[in-house]
Amino acid sequence: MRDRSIPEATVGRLPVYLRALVEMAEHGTSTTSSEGLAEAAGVNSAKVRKDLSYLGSYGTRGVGYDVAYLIHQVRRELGLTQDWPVLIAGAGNLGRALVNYKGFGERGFRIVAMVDVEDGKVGERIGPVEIQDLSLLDEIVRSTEVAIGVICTPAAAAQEVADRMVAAGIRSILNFAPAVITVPEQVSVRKVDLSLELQILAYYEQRKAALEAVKDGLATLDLAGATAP
Amino acid sequence: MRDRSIPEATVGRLPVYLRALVEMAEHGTSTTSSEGLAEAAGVNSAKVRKDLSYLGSYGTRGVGYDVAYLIHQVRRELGLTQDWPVLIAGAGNLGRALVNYKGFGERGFRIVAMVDVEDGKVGERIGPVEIQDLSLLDEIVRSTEVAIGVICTPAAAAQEVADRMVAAGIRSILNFAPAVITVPEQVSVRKVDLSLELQILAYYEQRKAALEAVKDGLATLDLAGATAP
DNA sequence: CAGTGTGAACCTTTTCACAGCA
DNA sequence: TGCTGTGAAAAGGTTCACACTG
Repeated sequence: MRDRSIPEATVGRLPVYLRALVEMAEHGTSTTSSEGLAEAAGVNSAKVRKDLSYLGSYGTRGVGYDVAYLIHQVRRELGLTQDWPVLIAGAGNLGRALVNYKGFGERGFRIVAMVDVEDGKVGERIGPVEIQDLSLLDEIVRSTEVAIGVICTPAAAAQEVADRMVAAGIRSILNFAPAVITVPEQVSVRKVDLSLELQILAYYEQRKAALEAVKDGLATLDLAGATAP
Repeated sequence: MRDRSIPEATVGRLPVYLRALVEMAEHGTSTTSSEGLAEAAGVNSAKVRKDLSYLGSYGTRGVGYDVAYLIHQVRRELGLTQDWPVLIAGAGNLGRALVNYKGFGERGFRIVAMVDVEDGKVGERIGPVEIQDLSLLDEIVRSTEVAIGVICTPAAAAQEVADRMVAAGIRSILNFAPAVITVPEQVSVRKVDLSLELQILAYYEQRKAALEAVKDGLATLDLAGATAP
């Protein structure tokens, strides 16, 4: 435990642990075991122990973990002891939903600005933020010290918006547009693709249906019907 | 290439390839190489070739892949040659945004129903669907043959809604609620957690900031400030 | 001869299993 | 005694590199 860099897979689970821990704290639980946390987070206990061991030795053998202390450590590690100003590009349905999403504010992500290109939208106020013109992005980023940009534009506009964000100095981008965006390597990008998730579900759903057909004797074993020569 | 089951990691990338291929087809490109597809999908070419090899040998050595044919094969493999009726539970901002999201319909996901518990919402019409009472879920699933359920409720309601979905026979769930839901193992669940993604970005953003501070000589090398005894 | 398909090497992640400590 | 922390083994995923073929 002396390498400061935590495996990606672990970083991806820390927010899940954090949520589970916060919930425990709210219910008055002050101590938990790797087993208990595992259950609450939907993983197994070995994973929890290994993941937490990357942060340090914050547990007590024979007892477990102090919930409040662990919350603090996970928060610190994730960089959630500070607020992060966020800018949203694209004021469509999704962009609007995100502005109103309570979960962001609760976790220290403050949406400080929203930009769009449509004249009809610019000037409109959504909750506490006013939609501004995309051309002001650079200036907004500088004056509000935005660290994270969220892209909620149509796919066709995503790359241009990303380029502008990068030019303005943003180094972390969350991309909801169904498009691959290319950025310099020092910029982090994460993508959330709504229909991609449905497509993955469709794959497994189809597979289950096919499997049942076989069990019921309604079909032979050539599952998806592929027929290579 | 004789095992019908495709690695999870590959299944997760097939929709990305599909989108890239469809875009190519729309631009009139009829053939592509693993290199070309890799660039469009934001991965490397070895991965593309290996992934596609799980579907079969659909390329031509020295030439590449026929775009139209490959689209067909990927669609078939993902189960997108049929339509999938989808039900959304929770008519908040996100649920409403999803109903109006064009990307679903384009890919064969038809939102056939929407349910909520709030009296004020039930009866309201959002686009083509009317919000119905949650208690009707069972009946709706049977009559419309919904295969995929999407949870857009607050975290506190997620498990109950998931239970109802499972009881009604749904075997694929996409969960947007920031909560871990537990289901029988034959049910597939995928989750999309909006603030989780931001938290992951915050981690890397913080890391970059810390790294720069060190480079600029503003701090010593103890990156995140952890101080184990 | 360009570009696929694929074994083999490599790296990451998960799981096991148990020594070690409160 | 009970539960953490962690090496070691196993599984899964990625990349390399090249034989093979249209």
